Amino acid sequence: MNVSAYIDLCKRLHLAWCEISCYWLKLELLGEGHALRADLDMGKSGQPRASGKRPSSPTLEDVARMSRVSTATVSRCLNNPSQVSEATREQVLKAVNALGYAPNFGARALAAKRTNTFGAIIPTMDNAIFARGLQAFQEELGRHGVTTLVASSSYSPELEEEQIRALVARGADALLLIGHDRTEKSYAFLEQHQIPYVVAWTFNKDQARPSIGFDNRKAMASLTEHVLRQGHRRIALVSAPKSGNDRARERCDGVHDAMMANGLEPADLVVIETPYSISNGAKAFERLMEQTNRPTAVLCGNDVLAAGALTMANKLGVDVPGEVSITGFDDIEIAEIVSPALTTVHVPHRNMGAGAAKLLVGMRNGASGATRIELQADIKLRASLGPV
Amino acid sequence: MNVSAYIDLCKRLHLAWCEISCYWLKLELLGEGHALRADLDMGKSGQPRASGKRPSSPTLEDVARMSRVSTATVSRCLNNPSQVSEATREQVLKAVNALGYAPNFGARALAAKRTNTFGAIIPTMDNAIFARGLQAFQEELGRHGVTTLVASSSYSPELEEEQIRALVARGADALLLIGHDRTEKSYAFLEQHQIPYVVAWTFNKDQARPSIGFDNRKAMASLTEHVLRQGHRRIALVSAPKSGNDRARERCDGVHDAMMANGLEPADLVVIETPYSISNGAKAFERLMEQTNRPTAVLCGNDVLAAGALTMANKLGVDVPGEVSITGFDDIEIAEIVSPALTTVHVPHRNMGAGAAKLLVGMRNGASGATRIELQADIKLRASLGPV
DNA sequence: TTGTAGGCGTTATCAA
DNA sequence: TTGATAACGCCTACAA
Repeated sequence: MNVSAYIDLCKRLHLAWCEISCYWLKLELLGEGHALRADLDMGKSGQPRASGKRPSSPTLEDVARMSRVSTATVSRCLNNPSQVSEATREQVLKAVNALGYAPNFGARALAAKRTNTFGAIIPTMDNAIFARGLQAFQEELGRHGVTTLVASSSYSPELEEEQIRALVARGADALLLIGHDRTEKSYAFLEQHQIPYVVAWTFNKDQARPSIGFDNRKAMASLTEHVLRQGHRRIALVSAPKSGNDRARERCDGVHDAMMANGLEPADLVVIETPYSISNGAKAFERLMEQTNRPTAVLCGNDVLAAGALTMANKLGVDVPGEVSITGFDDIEIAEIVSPALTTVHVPHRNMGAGAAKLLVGMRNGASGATRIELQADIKLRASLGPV
Repeated sequence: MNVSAYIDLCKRLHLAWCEISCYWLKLELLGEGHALRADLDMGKSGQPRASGKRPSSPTLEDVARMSRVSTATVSRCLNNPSQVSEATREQVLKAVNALGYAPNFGARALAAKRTNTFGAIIPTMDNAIFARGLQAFQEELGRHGVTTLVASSSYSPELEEEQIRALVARGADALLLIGHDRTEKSYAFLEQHQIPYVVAWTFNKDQARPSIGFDNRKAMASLTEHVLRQGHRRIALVSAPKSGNDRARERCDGVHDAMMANGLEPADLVVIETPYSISNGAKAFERLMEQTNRPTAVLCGNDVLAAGALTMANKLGVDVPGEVSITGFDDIEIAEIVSPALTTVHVPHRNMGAGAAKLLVGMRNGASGATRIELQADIKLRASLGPV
């Protein structure tokens, strides 16, 4: 007889299913045969569950009753096994297994005020920009027995604010956030609830918050230097929308920096803002090619846009890098498989993710939150960039 | 004076911070000036919080006290606003805002036995295979006020079993699962806890479970037909590991089907099993090219493997499709941006995701779980497949 | 329309 | 080493 059969039987008898099944399973475990005894132990929860909507999961109490110990002992078995005698522990674990018991997370969080769950809010899951970093983040947290909850904000500060509330309400002990741009309310909320957080994917010496990342502006300036060194003078930038995205702004500033340093007029830079996606990158490139004074180099805010641009170039028969050079940013896998391969900025995805995890774990354990870590991003020169 | 200053003050006074700040903010709200009054309403929870580790978040009770109503009324305000008078509601919402109150999810779940959270366990987040489908799933659920929790199992049934337990413990009301392959215990657990679930990304008429997907075997057979029709006879398959992955097995069977239908010997099919990744695809292709009797067509279990194969072909100077044809499966974005573009199977990602969401919502609301939906997957012929 | 009170499943603090 | 028992924050009959 299997568990679902128990449940059925119990329903028919109008009994709490766990009452019966516990008892019955106990008989089996003890090798006392399979007869359903009449003298069921009808304790205080022996009555049919009040709401009785669906047979609810077994609880600590069920396990306790089945193993003839108190709920406290069962709880200890699961959380501090060392405090329980060998024999009892064995009993209890047997019951746990037999019942398929899984602790109720909500109740646990309520009582323990700690969930061992951290949250991560990334702007998008659509493309792979954050995938590798997030993966590293999760892995590192896993090593510390911490679960990761992920949400995405679609690059909207308002939506992110909601997500923050949602994750905190769900008991997130700490949060990973991307970039510094968010609503005042978001920061106030975090402060008020005393939730440790770290800002990743960017390092900005002017921001005092705990953070780990690289200097987007410097990196983009450095890439632009390479481009200018190839003789390009008419350059364009396809950027993500800059509102609510400090990384995008900084990258744009980086281009300006390099232009000024080389005696070019930043105002001459053609900038197209469009959300990160392959098709948007393609469209933007197409528009640029329709101009009378075509740029000879198109810098893209990330690899996804660049891949789109490259595809469009192929479609239009524009030779890359012969006629136009194209660069990306991020160095995700796609950068190497398009042809020609993308010149791009290699971002330390995994280090940022893992580093952020370590920072947060430290903060949760009481470390001061003043840490700011700058990582390096370096240029990957590949075939998509050539001389003018 | 801001919130954190309140907190500081309260700490110094050894008071529950919320007590003070509630009162103070209330004064502000009422326009009664900023003086801290001495006659603070020190009700039953007026004493400093026992543990006092960190100033905990405001609770329903705090809001209730601040707006001078009962907790029940506040709760109703948030959940069934219609049952509360306009005036009271306004009062309460003001307090909620002032306090930055966010309901404690655990407590809510505990009391309401319903979380409005569904879980999704996908094999991997590493590549984009499931991204679009998942996105649609989330969007559809969002429309029903349901939050999505995502976990990934790394294609391991054992890990998936853990994830299932974790999500259920976290209060997932229903689950989205990929494929039919999982441990007996997983199914038993779902049954025991009466968690509605739907199996997606595959449709198999022999499986009675609620499911939505397409026939992987038929789709792959159809693709193979196209390949054979181009005159290919020496073909190879680069597949994901088949253990624990029914989709991979079915795709392989599909190739066999088409071969038999065309008088070829399935045993002659060279199969390389390797986890989905670009680099693995590249390695597999390299191995195939080292054979004495090179295949003229390399079918790949998905687009990621195919993209890797294609990259390696370019690197090796193997002309595609001149010397070797390559095909993928899934039709994710990458398929169109590689060159030559991939011939592949277009999978109804978004329909599967949205459909699964609708099914689950229905099941949670009491619909019978017997539904099985078959969607169509169709072949996208692109440049990577040519005549032999 | 509002308030009172019991209970949800755990953990943690005391005693025993 | 164990067992009572009081929180934990919220929802929801049931009463008023």
